[in-house]
Amino acid sequence: MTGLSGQDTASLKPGGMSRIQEKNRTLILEAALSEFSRKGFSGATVERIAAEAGMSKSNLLYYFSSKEAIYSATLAHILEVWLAPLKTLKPDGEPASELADYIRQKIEMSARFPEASRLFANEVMQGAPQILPILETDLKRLVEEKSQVIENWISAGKMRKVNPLHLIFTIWATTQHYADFSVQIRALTGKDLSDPEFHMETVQAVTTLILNGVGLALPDANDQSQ
Amino acid sequence: MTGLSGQDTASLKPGGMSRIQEKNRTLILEAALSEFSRKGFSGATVERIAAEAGMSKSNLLYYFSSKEAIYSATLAHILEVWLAPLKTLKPDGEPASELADYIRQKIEMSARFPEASRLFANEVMQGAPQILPILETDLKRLVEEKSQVIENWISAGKMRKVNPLHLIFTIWATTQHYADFSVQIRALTGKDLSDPEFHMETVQAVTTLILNGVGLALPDANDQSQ
DNA sequence: TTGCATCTTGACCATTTGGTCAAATCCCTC
DNA sequence: GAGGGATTTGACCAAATGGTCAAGATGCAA
Repeated sequence: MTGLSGQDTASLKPGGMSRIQEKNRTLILEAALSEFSRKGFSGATVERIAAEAGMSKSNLLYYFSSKEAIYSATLAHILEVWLAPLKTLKPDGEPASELADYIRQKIEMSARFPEASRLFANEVMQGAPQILPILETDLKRLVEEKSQVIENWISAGKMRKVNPLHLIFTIWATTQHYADFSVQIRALTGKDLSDPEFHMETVQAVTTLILNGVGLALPDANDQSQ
Repeated sequence: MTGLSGQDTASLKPGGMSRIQEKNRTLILEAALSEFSRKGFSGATVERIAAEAGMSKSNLLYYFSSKEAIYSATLAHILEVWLAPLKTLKPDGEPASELADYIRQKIEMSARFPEASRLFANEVMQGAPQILPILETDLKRLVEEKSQVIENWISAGKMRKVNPLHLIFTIWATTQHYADFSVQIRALTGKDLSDPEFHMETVQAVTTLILNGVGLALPDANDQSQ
C-alpha cells in the first residue's frame, strides 16, 4: 500500500486499449469512486464494485490486479481534476476576481464531484498512504508557486498582508466542507450544494467572507459560466 | 449500525461500576479512539483495539458486546466534548471577542484531540450512520440557538450582515481542517498544530481572516488561558 | 469459416475477522 | 479462607473477502 505509479494493463489512458477495455475500465473506475468514497478503502469490497460496474469480480480482477490497484487508479484519476482549479490562479489578474474565481470553481467541484472530494479527504485523513509523495512534490511546488503570486499581490499593495498558506488552507477547508460534510449540512439546513439556490448562496457567503477577510471587495458578478 | 443509545454494561459513566470495570472501559475507549480514527470503522479490528488496550479480544468483548458497540460508545464519548465550545458563545458578549474565543477554542480542540476530530469527520463523511439523529436534533437546536445570537448581533449593528449558518460552517471547516488534514499540512509546511508556534500562527491567521470577513476588528489578545 | 487472442466467469482457496463458549483465574465479602 | 460472582482467556466457529485458475464464450482478422 505505497506509491501511486504502476497501474495495470496499459498504464495510461486510452493508448493501446481495445474498445471493450476502455469501456470496462471506465465503468470500473466510476463504480470504484462511488464505492470507495462511500465506504473508504477498507470498507469497500471488490465484489460490490464489480456488481456496480456490471461484471463479475473475476472479470474486474482481469482489468485491475488487486483492490489496491483499483484504489490507486481511482485516486490518480481524480487527483488531476481535483487540483486543477488552483492552477488557474493568474499572477497578472486582480486578486479579488482571481480569488473569487478560485473559490467559485472549488465550490463548483464540491457540487459536481462530491464523491471525489470525499475520496480525497478519506485518503488524506488516513495519512495519505498513496498520495503522500505527490503532496510533497507536485502539490508542494504548485502551492509554493501560488503562494508567491499572493505574496506579490500583497507587495503591490493590492490586498491585506496575510499568510498565503493559511489563506489557501482556508479556501480548501471551507469549499470542501460543503461536499465532505454534506450530510451534516443537510441535517442543519435541509439543503446541500445539489440545490441550485443553496449553491449560489454558498458561493456568495464564502466568497464575501474570504474576500473581506483579506481586505478585498467583491468584484462584479462576472457571468462567465463554467 | 443505527442509533447511538444503548451502550453496554452499565450504560452510563461511572455509576455502579467496579474499579476494574472503570479502568478497563477507559482503556478500551482510548484504544478504540486511536484505532477508529486511524483506520475508520471498517478498517479497525477488534483484535488491535484489544491489544492496544492490553487485553485479549475475548476480554474486550466482555465489556462491549460488539465492534459496533465500541464504536458507538467511542463516538458518544467524544461528541459532548467536541460540541462544547459552541455552547460557550455568549449572547451578551461582544461579537469580536466571542467569535475569537470560539475559534481559538476550536483550534485548541483540533490540536489536543486530533483523533477525535478525525473520528467525527469520518463518521459524518460516511453518512453519519450513528449520529445522524443527534445532528438532526441536539446539534440542530444548538446551531439554531447560536445562529439567533449572531442574528441579534447583526440587528444591533455590531457586525456585518452575514448568514450565521455559513459563518458557523466556515469556522468548523477551517478549524477542523488543521486536524483532519494535518498530513497534508505537514507535507506543505513542514509543521502542524503540535508545533506551538504554528499553532499560534494558525489561530492568528484564521481569527483575523474570519473576523475581518464579518467586518470585525481583532479584539485585544485576552490572556485568559484555557 | 477458422484460428487465435481477448474477454468472462464459476468454482475454489486461504486468510482475516467478528463473535461464542466453557473453562480457568481473580477478587472480594462473609 | 471458603464461596461465589466478576474477570480473563484460549480454542473454536462461521461469514466475509481478496485473489487464483482453468475452462468456456466472444470478437475479430485473414
